[in-house]
Amino acid sequence: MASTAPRATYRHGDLRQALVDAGFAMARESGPDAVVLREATRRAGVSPNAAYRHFADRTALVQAVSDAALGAVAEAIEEEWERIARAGDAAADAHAELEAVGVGYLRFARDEPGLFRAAFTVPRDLRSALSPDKAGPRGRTPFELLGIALDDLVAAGELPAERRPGAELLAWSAVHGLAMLALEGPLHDLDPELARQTGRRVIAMVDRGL
Amino acid sequence: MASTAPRATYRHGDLRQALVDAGFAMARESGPDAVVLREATRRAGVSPNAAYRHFADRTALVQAVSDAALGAVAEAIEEEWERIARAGDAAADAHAELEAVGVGYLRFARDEPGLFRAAFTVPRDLRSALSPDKAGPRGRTPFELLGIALDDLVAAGELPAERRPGAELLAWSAVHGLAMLALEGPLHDLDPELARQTGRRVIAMVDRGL
DNA sequence: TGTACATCAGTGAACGCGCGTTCACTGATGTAC
DNA sequence: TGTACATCAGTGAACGCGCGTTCACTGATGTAC
Repeated sequence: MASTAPRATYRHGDLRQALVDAGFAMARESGPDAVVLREATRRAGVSPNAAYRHFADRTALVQAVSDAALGAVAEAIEEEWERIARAGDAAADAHAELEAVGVGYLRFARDEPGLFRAAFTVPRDLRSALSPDKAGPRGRTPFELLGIALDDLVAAGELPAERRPGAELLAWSAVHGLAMLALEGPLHDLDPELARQTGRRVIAMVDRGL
Repeated sequence: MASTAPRATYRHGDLRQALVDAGFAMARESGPDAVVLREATRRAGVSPNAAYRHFADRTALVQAVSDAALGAVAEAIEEEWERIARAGDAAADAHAELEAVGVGYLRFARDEPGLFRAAFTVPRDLRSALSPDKAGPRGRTPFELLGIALDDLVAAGELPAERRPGAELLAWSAVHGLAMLALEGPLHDLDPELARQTGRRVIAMVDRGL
């Protein structure tokens, strides 16, 4: 039925993806504001207006780049998650899960500041942040992994069930705040080792304070 | 000795301040990126290049606006601080102080998102963020007030002394993260009442988790 | 199989835009004698 | 007190810049008969 299915490619091959890739590379270097539509078409070897076959305007391209960046965040967190040395102790494992999510998040913010800002600094609603197409290779969204960690804490008796609802936002805020302060805010020249240590302490604070 | 002191004004009166005021107004509406040098000179009734008598370039103007915005944050927090109903119980008072700092910070972020971003989104080092000229009318910096609250918690036996160093960064991160997520991030369409409630919970988490 | 036709991804040229910044200058004010 | 001079805050005109976006188009490909 290839004849009835929408064609995936035409002349260029897959210009849409090429433009997103180019925008992704630009965002990676300098954040979402550095995504320049004309430059993306240049990198794709195409005339400037060709972009308008695939995106209504520049902001639509930036949105697509932001989505891709969010996928990269998911990947970083999943990576950390898979690395957990599970001890068979439900409580310890749940704490390790929460920590892995926080560590992965902060690691990504440090290693890929441009993409981090592309992911979280471009306006989007919560629903879109949670939609499954932003998941990592294992198909789980950062928000979902955080939710699983919190559920496991409750199941292990480490977190009172009545505090569970909305706990994602609390944990997310703490870690996100450190990332932003250290990225473009007043802590941007914080000593790297101190920053890493502060990251651990923020995660510990969340773990204790939830 | 007015003759030897540096003149405060010349033709315009105080063009530097007028430009900062104009930039402040622009940042208030749409954040630091909306600070346009030419527009500032227009609002001051002066030719575009006149700005270069007072600022090396646009980023210097934006820095000055950011400083002013930081002062406005300080003012909002001091306001909340003065409102504390002190019970005479050292422990309760210290907790109330910490809460006041958090509430003031989040209130400012909600009420003045443009200025909030101008204050915290423009790169600056920590030292400059703490310098006394960014203080509120009572002469205290937000960071100082936060430090006092934490000191009082230690004095009241509510916070182990060994956890005191660097605790500012932990508290700051949590509250800042919520502000950023709700401002321009994935939570920007969070229900206002839910946002307020989440603010209270974040502050409570910090209080417990430190 | 061959031919006429419709589709639509990409072209080429041009637009207005407002910006930040530089140049050589002017002319009111303050100061020295 | 009067006059010559130095200062320097603000002027007026112009720059190059690269952007996002629109217009009327072309011509390779897929499809119908």
